[in-house]
Amino acid sequence: MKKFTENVLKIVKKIPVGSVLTYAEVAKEAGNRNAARAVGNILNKNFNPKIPCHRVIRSDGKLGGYNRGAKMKKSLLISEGINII
DNA sequence: CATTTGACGCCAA
DNA sequence: TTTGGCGCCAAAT
Repeated sequence: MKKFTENVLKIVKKIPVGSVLTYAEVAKEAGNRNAARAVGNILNKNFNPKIPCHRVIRSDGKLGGYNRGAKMKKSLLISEGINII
């Protein structure tokens, strides 16, 4: 019952369409400022169809990864009108 | 239980 | 500015 993990999933699930959050932001909101890495790990191993994990990107402006493929993630972001740096 | 892995982030050179 | 290295955390093996 890791609060952090639960929070991460909940936060990502609450991301509105057309919006994106960075792993660092999610981690910070979840309660751990330096757990950006853990956030990615959680999403990767605990993929849920209800969670738009493709809306979580890196702080560098890069997309990061995606369990369904980086291309898929990129396509999804573009489809939602998110401009990629 | 200890070690390794992994969708990251920041600092120093 | 770009690259390399280190730190950080949670889950899997």
